[in-house]
Amino acid sequence: MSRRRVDRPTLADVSALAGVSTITVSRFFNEPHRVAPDATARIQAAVEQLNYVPNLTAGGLASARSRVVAMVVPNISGPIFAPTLQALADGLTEQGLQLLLASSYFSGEAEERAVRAFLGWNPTALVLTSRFHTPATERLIAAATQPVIETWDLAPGRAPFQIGFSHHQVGRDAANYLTGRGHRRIGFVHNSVAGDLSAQERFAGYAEVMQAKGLQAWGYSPTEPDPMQAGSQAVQALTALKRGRPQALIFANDNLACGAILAGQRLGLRLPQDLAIFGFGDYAFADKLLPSLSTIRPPAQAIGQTAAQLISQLTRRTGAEARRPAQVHELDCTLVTRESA
Amino acid sequence: MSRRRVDRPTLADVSALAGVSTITVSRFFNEPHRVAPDATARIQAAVEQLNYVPNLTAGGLASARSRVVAMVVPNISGPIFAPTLQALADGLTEQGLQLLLASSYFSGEAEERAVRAFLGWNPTALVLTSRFHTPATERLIAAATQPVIETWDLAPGRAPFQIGFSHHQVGRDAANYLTGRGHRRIGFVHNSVAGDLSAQERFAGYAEVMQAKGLQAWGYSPTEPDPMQAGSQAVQALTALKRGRPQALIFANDNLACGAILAGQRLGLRLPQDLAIFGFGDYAFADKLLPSLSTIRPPAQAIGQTAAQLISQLTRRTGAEARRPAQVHELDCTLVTRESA
DNA sequence: TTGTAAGCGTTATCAT
DNA sequence: ATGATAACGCTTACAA
Repeated sequence: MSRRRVDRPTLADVSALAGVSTITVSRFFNEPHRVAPDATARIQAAVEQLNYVPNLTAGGLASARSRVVAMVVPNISGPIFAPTLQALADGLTEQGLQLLLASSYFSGEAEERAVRAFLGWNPTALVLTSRFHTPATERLIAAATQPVIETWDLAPGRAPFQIGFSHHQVGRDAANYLTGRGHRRIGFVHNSVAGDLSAQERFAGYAEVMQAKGLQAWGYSPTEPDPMQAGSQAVQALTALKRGRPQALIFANDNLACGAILAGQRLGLRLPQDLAIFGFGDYAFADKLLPSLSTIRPPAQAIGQTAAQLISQLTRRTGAEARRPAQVHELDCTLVTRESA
Repeated sequence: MSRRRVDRPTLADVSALAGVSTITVSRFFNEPHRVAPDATARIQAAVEQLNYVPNLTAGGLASARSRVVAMVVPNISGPIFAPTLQALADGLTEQGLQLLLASSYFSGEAEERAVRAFLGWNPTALVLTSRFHTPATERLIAAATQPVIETWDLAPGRAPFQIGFSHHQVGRDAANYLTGRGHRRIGFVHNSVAGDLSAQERFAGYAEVMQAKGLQAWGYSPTEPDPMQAGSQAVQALTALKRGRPQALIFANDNLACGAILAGQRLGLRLPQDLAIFGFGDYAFADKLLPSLSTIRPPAQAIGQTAAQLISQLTRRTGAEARRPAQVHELDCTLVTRESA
């Protein structure tokens, strides 16, 4: 006597109709090659007739692993992580995996809540977007039996898998590019949002190159909270300088750089002759500004793709093919030269 | 003797440590008010000591409903659906629900696969982003026991819940705005991507207003496949007209309008004096263009919020409070007036 | 307020 | 290649 099952057909219904046992139907879905052709045909017919959909909850419980990958991103709708998400989701779909998603808004507590909930699903893998976690989160992922993948920021020393790029190198590339164009007085405009640790790494890379070339490295920190306003503020303040007026500015991100370009238009500056402007991120508007924005594009999509591939390797580690996948995947950024620098 | 459970603690472990039965621990999580204070305290201690995370797979199987909401969007990374996703995810998080996500790329088959897989999770609700489905998908959602919510496009006749806005009204608003600014020769530039049915509804709304005012409605269909190129093409072709040169153009979306503005710059047109440009979508770059783009902003975020609220109502339909929620939620768009029109 | 017993629908194990 | 059986970890139903 059934208790509360909804009217959806079960494996038992299919097996009865097909004249086989339930386990054979289960194999039909999970190891089709192990089912005889005639049984396959009968099962297929039964599945279609009943419009059967396997109960993944039950399967997940019985097999102790679910067909989902859980990911925590700081935000879904920003220009940064969306391509990663998209690529990951698409790569997972090909493998018959689903994506479980939560956003943390850069809050360690929110991330912890999400990770805790996600672990309850026994995910195939857990993908995070940072290497900075609360102590409780660290404990959770250390105790997790499923692979944990940290993305974007690289931290080679850590236990989880790493997929990302070097922010330090981004800073170096920007500085090398601008010095290569003949600029000497090059400044760095920080994000007004404190705690953007990756931006500080970019600054360090920039500073290293400047120093190596005997040039002075310096940073300007806007006070305006809004990024566009902050970029605008930086341009106004720095072009008003009597001495040491910069020839080029590297901005912590494209939002700041965009504010700078709009301010430049308003001030009647000729960009890049009067001031070269360089960003980071290659947001969607970068090629639509006037002048269009030179910037560095992080491998957002590649990160998602690589994560999907890694998960694929990790899941089908069968027999001889169980080559241990790389622990750290460093991907390259792209320097995009446009009009502003 | 355990079979293959991983080493994660179970309800039984917690209950043993707390000196209560498993069902009491279950109630501690699901109906805390029904557990006595001293038992609560002991359970809480045990949970923390063991770092217990409830197995949602098992819970989902036992209760025949999981704590996830599944959503299918055409794409995750575009400027359109991301805010909806974000708002939905945030609203669900507050309710202790997780978001399961797939993208369909506007393909009915992909949507069908996603819906099929999702139903296997017994989701609390299923959120779709269109009202056009394959016949098989229609059958699946008709047979589904969980609420199905269709978003963005409104289709009042249909069975599922509807949350969206009227594209027809968007077309009307755009036309009314431009005629109100004194324009008479107003054209509509179509999307070069065929099958954008909602854009055709916007056109119909525009045409209706034009007709009512005794003005001529007409559409231009670019051949360039890339939206930005298509917008550019439209401006070039239409400003070259000897007679009937338009005073204003309504574009099927902001990408087209953006291409138009960039073309206008290149052609040396004074915008909006020589040509007023109006878009749809209010993409992130709309206020960064020169001139900034006047457009209509769809209630993307509100759609996600409303969906989360609706799901909340649907889940806690307990006793007297079981007010039947509205079947159709029509939300308002915002007309954003900037420089281009 | 708490507990006992019986499943939920699937898959792992072992056997044939 | 196929099947019988026993879990998987939790919640519903019912009882106390």
